[in-house]
Amino acid sequence: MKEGPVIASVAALLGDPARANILTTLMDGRALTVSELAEAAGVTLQTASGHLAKLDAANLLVAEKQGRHRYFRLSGPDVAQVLEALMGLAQRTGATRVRTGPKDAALRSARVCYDHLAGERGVALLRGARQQGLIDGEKDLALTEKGRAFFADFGIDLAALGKSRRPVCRACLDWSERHSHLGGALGAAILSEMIDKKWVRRAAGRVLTFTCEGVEGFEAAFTSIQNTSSQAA
Amino acid sequence: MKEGPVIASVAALLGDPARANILTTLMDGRALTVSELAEAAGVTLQTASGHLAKLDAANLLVAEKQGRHRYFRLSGPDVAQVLEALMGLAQRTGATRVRTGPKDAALRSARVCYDHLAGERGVALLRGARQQGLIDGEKDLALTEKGRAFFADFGIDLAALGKSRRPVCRACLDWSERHSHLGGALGAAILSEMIDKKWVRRAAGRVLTFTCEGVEGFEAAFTSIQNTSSQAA
DNA sequence: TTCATACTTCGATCATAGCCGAAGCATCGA
DNA sequence: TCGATGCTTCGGCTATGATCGAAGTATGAA
Repeated sequence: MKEGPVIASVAALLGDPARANILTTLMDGRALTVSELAEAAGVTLQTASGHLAKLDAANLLVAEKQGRHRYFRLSGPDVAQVLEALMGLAQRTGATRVRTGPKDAALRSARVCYDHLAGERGVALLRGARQQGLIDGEKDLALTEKGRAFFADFGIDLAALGKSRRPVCRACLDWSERHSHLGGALGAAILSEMIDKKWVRRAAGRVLTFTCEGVEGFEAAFTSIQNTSSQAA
Repeated sequence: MKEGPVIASVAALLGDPARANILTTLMDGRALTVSELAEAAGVTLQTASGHLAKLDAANLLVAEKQGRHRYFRLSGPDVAQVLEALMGLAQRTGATRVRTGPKDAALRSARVCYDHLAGERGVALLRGARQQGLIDGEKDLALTEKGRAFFADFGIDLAALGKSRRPVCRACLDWSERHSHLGGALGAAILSEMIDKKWVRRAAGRVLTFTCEGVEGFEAAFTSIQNTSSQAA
């Protein structure tokens, strides 16, 4: 932190792969524990702890102690905004790898974003849920009455979701698509339920593969625009 | 450049003090030689050469050879935008030095952001243009019919702007103010016209100084709320 | 109290990359 | 052709900092 321009110290913090992983993991606004972030970044607990201390000291993150856990989240939307701008720049300047292998295509189609569905399918889910009036709001999402009924039918214990500290609905910006998908406790519960229903399987890494009936069920439930009731009954 | 998120490689480039110095020096949109940038960054020629090669390889800069000189400039306005966003974040999180010198005050008042007006004046311009109904929209800005007439009167060739690939209007977040100012092709054309009109002079670095008539003209044109026509005729 | 979990701190290792001196190209002017 | 200027490349030095094992601290559970 010599006399150089102020941006260098901040940018250097974002420039380490482990820290960048941590920050992008937190981009949906949730608060995660040190261990969860260590796993997400692919480093050991003590390494992550060091990184988090630095990010905290720089006020990019805020910590919240709860029992023996320490939850970290981004200190504000401006942090996420800078990260997003950097992603855009990285894409425009071609820092993204050229060869778009089959794995990348699979990743774009459907993947896990921490614990909920992301990628094309994730974006489609939220768009469909909005069109059917299950979820309301642009940035701050909320379940409608109709949505409560629908997801209860779908097999989700809404009462349990309400009890956790975690927000039920959360808009999470998708890096491959340019729209939001559904995060939060509900997003996690939906993915979990979809796995139980054998609609989708976790493949290597973050990739998710839909089964045949999974595609059918998913499209009937979420991406059908015409009839907005009478599903999943 | 391991498998980490794409932002890390870009951010790491911005994270070195010498490179950050180079980039912020180029933020006014000019093209400078290797030696000039080496001096600005406070490193030797060969060190600067290495940094510039990296920035060039990452497409953050573009090089232009002219005789035995090599001129570098930012590869686009989006680079400047990211740098501004980083400055804002650095300031908000307290990475900025405490002492706010007189030069900083001048910078806050009016400066060049890549090729358009930024600082208090820049924010005032966009705010005024919005209030007068010259420009519409919150995030995605657009010229209104009234705006077209106004800026044509002001001396700007709107047809020429439309021809370039660059967006005509662009909201660009200001790091010193907390509001947007006007970027894009129109923003650049306005600044250029204001310099032609001798409303404003480029001082050292990115600082812009308004002349007396410049202040008058500017306030009459943009920051007057009451009468929304009959300017710049 | 005792153990387990979650996290932090310490210490040592190691790789990366910034830095500059020296030498090598390339272009310009004479 | 020759030297001067602008820039690049090479090689070696050095500092920084990322990493993890091991040990230490705090909280919760039994």
